[in-house]
Amino acid sequence: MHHELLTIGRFARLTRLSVKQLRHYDEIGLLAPVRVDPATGYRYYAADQARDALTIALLRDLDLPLAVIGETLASGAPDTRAKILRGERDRLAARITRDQGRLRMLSRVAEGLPSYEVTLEREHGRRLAVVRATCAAADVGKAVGECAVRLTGLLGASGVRWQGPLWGLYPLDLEERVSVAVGAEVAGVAGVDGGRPGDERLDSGGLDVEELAGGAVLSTVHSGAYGELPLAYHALFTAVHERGLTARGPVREAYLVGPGDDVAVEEYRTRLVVAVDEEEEEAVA
Amino acid sequence: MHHELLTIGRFARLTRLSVKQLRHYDEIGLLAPVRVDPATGYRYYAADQARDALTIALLRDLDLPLAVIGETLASGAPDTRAKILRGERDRLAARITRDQGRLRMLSRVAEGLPSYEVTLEREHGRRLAVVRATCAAADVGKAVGECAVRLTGLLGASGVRWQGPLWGLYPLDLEERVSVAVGAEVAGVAGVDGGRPGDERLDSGGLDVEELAGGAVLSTVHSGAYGELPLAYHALFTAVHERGLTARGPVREAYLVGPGDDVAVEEYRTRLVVAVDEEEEEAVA
DNA sequence: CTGGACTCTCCCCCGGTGGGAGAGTCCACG
DNA sequence: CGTGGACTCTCCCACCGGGGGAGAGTCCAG
Repeated sequence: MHHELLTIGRFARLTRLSVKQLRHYDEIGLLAPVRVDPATGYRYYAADQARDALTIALLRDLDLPLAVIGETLASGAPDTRAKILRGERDRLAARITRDQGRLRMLSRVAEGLPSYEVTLEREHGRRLAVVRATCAAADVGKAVGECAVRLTGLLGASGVRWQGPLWGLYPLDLEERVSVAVGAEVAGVAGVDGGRPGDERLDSGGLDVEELAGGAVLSTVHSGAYGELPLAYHALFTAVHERGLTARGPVREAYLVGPGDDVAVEEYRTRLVVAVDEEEEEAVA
Repeated sequence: MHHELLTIGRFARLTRLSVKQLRHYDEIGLLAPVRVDPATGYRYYAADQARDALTIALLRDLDLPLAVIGETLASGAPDTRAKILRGERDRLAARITRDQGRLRMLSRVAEGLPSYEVTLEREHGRRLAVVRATCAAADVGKAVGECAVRLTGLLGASGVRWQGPLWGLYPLDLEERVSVAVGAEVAGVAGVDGGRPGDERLDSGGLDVEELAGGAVLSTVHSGAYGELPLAYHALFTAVHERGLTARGPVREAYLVGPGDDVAVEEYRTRLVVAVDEEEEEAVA
């Protein structure tokens, strides 16, 4: 067993890692040399450590964090290892999905902004029958879709008539957890009229009533996939501040043309509406 | 023009940026408040700065570096801005491509490694007619493809016969710039026999001759896309070090089944070969 | 005038690596 | 047995885009 030990430089060349990297891996306990001269601090590696070093290099190429690489190396069981790697694979897949969304938006921004036309209008009050949900910020799309399905199902089952497009309601301040609502405009709901709006619950269960006050709003229409909605919101809120207004939540989205209409995503049309206060120059309450 | 100024906290809420971010953007000169109280250091923002702040937030969501965002904000010309954004779009697209490759490899690693069988063999010497190219490490695939086309074209035009699969030759030490070569085994080339190998140039131009010495080699066969070749190399070099051998460049790839064979990528088969020295335990020169 | 909310600066932290300073070590050759 | 050059050591700083927190100062409504 008198295998000759390698200095850090030779080991680095063998494994295509930099000396800096090897020292770092030693420091964090990922790959310690078999021997460290106590007098000089020189690190000496054994040839069979090249296996782990090459594995580290491979997994780093796949962009795995060093901590995760350490876990996979430490866990001898292949199924534990596979579980960790599957987790990282899913994480990477999620990042790719996010990046693809970003790419679409970036392309759209690069090729001349769609130049949203934001208009100041007077919106009349609406009474909505809504379904609510709370979800993480990343899952809003999914949650809204499910709410829409539940809403139309409940409305259909209870025989309530509604008019116009479906609406989505979103809080002005996005926290970690987002409370979203999907609603449909109803003229009057049995057992609800005259009650305190916002907390009423229809007989069919799961349906609330939300009263949207009328008044001045800024509004714009977005064409295309929902992933590019931030562009429209950017235009909308830019307009809010440029006109010296103040936004009042919740923000409303009217799904003029959407998934229920059986058209291509590019044909979707969504109207964004935000109520605004015309604050005069005087102090605000 | 007596628009009221906003404290950093109010401005942060308006723009959905954190106070920390706003201070950072001030520090790096990306978004300076219109007024900083010289006595207290308090930052005061104007309402119309929300436009830039929202743009910053939007572009940060798209993962643009702050420096790039600063450039786009500073450059008033729309075409300059579009050029910058197109550059970032391309950068993002390239990252997605890289990540997709990583995802494929990671999936493959997670679902049980293909467990490459690495064998120690004796390879006989070969004389190759080669075409060379130098390229960046990221463009190796493209360069090799072009070399292969040029090689077969030149060989066909000069009537030289070759046998067996095409070979790729790669340096053992990957630098920034990689010098690659693609070759085909020729029994004897007119005007070349007996000459000093390695520097001879065939009449047809662009063709060199490379003499591969025979001897002990480690070799394994990779099935699938070239993007997953690193897995095979990992197995190959792991075996080199585990058996106490030393690799001698250049590394050779034999394209047993490849793009020329008109089959699906999954059917590609590539044999990786690296010459090894059996170094005894004695000192090395 | 006071208390609570707000803001200031300054420092440390994350991940993974590169660069460099200054000092110490190793080894082959003379 | 020197010596010189290559190698290695430890420390510190930098990147990027922030987050967390300490300790001190400020603002404003009641």
